[in-house]
Amino acid sequence: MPELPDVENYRRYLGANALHKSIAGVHVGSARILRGIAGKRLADTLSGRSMETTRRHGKHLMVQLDDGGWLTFHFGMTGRFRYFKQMEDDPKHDRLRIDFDNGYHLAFENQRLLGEVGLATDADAFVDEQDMGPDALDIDEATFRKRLAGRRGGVKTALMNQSLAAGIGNVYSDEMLFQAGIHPATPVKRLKDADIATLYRAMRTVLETAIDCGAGSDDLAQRLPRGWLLPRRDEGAPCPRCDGTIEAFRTGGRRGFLCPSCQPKRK
DNA sequence: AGTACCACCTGACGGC
DNA sequence: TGCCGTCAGGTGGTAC
Repeated sequence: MPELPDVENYRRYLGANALHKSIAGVHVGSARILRGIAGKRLADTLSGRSMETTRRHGKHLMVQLDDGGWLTFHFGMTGRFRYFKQMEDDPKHDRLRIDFDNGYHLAFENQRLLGEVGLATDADAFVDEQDMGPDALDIDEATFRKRLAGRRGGVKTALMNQSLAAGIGNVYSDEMLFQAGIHPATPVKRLKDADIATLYRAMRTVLETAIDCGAGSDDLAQRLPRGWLLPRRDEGAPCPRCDGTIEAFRTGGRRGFLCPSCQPKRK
């Protein structure tokens, strides 16, 4: 799940449930997700501390501790948080569990183990190290336009490039291009000024709407407005906006979807 | 600076 | 029921 809208909602979830609470201890369910740190050191660093503020950049979530340090999360292709009290509610793929003095727990779920948890001393420096561009919800249109300029590949690939703008992945790039009526393979250099304006607006609308509709929860598809591709991302599905049929395509090993009549190829 | 392809993992699904 | 190939919303390395 975790593209920008999902991670934003995870950030809010953590913020609403797990801040300002003294940490009693940490349980590492799988050391594989630890990023350059031993489980013992992570536990020592967190024990007795509390989490105070949150910050997100692209698909990365950073949580500042009361000693000023930062705990960093990346979800990979699967994952979310779960705040719970009874250990019987501990999710199956809990890879890192933070236990609070109040008897509650925060689980970092990460089924496929492609996520990462780490420590950082400075959030800005951490963002720089990841080679990320501006957050996709922070970027203004002029900057977006400037960062697209001179790129050689297709527009979907560009949108998913985290160093151009951070936070957009396979699913939401499809959605933005669908709503903008732009074919995913369109070379960036063939986009007209008006196309980029349309795409920029679609990018913002898609991200903001997905957040508002609860991206990261299982019933997102039911809550989205009509006319979204996301619930119809399936080969042969009816296009939510016309009489067309959704087609699948492949680029860079990823499968994407489009409506050939809403998103005609450019000449 | 692009692309394709593989790898990292677990698990769900369809075909047989 | 079970085995097998394929695929999944991310990213990084390699080779071209």
